[in-house]
Amino acid sequence: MSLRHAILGFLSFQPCSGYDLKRAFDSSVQHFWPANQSQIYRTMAELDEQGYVEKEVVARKERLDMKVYRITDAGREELRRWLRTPQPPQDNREPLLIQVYFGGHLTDSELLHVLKHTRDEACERIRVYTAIYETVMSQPRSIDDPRAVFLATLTLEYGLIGARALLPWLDSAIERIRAGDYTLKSLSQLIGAAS
Amino acid sequence: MSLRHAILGFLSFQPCSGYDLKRAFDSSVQHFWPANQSQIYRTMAELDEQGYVEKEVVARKERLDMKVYRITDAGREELRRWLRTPQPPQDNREPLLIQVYFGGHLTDSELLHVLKHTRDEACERIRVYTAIYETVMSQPRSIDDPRAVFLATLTLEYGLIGARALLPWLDSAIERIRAGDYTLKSLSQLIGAAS
DNA sequence: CTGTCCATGTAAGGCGTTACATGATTGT
DNA sequence: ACAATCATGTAACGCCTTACATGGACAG
Repeated sequence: MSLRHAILGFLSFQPCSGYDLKRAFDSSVQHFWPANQSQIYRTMAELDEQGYVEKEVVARKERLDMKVYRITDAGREELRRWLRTPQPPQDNREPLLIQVYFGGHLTDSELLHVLKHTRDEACERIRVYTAIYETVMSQPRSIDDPRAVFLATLTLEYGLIGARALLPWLDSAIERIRAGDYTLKSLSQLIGAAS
Repeated sequence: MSLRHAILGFLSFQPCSGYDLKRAFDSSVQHFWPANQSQIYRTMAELDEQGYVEKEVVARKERLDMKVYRITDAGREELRRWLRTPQPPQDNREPLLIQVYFGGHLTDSELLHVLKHTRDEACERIRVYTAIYETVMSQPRSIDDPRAVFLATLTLEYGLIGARALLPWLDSAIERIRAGDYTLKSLSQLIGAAS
């Protein structure tokens, strides 16, 4: 149930409409918690019912009404409670690993095709994250709380490191399949290759 | 829709009952594709309707009937088709990163508590994966196809490398929060720390 | 006699996705 | 004239989880 709390998080910065929130998600946490518009509107209605947010309808002449949501004291408390509670590790499903696990049914070239495709995607992600990282670092940032900026940047670092960790694994797998070398690596070799 | 194909994958090794499949999942791919029993029974019924598997009811005197599913030629074809198709990258949601991103609301010690908890879990996962890896390596394995064994082991390597990649990130985050050092790392520092 | 293993399922709910629907304003 | 931006939602479906229900055999 992190979506509720991500929404409360954004509202803790400033009151937002559903539309504003959607943009906030897309421009910041979408890499580790994508949210779509229907979901946001539904969840905000729930948060409203539960008293974690307040709705204010802003009538705008000649336009549709806009609903601005504001976090309540109860909402702030709930947010803080959740933020400091370690979350149970959630299993991330990896279709690629299913493909590798049952890859005995594929030829070398079919397998290599899948692995190379994954490698290209990892490189692309690294490129994107690197570009964002450079943009963040080149900004002045005199107004903002440096601790909050640091924490936001940590999530970017996570994405970068995660994508980079994939490469040695992919490269070693590709190499070994190409060479037809199906011997298992010793643990020390594995760790050496990973670091 | 990888569950369907994981099931077809197991059935490509040998015919199974729903119960057998559940155990197969739990003892092999559960790290990257957990499946629960209800889901398995429902999906097998679908695969049966679609002609990818065949059902054989085995009557057992004095016991409940057992339904053994066998993959069909159409099922094998569908499995191979899917296995060689690169899957769209699916976004893995990370509650921890939501907690870090909005961690400005927490005190240092609250944040550190969450991060240390995550670190403990990562260490535990490394221990578990390492133990499995050692077991696999110490087994004789004369009968099995070495290529298939190699591929299955690759998925273990993935888990190990992934969990290990977390540690430097966590350690550096913990260190910096402790030191109150909110300066952003340069890209070269980041990459140096990750490798 | 209690629990675990074998073996089957149903029911309900939660979270997420995709598609559809409306409607004014602003930019190309 | 057409698309994009601003702004709201509904409907339906898909996948996964949790809990419930049944029932014999066998071990401690």
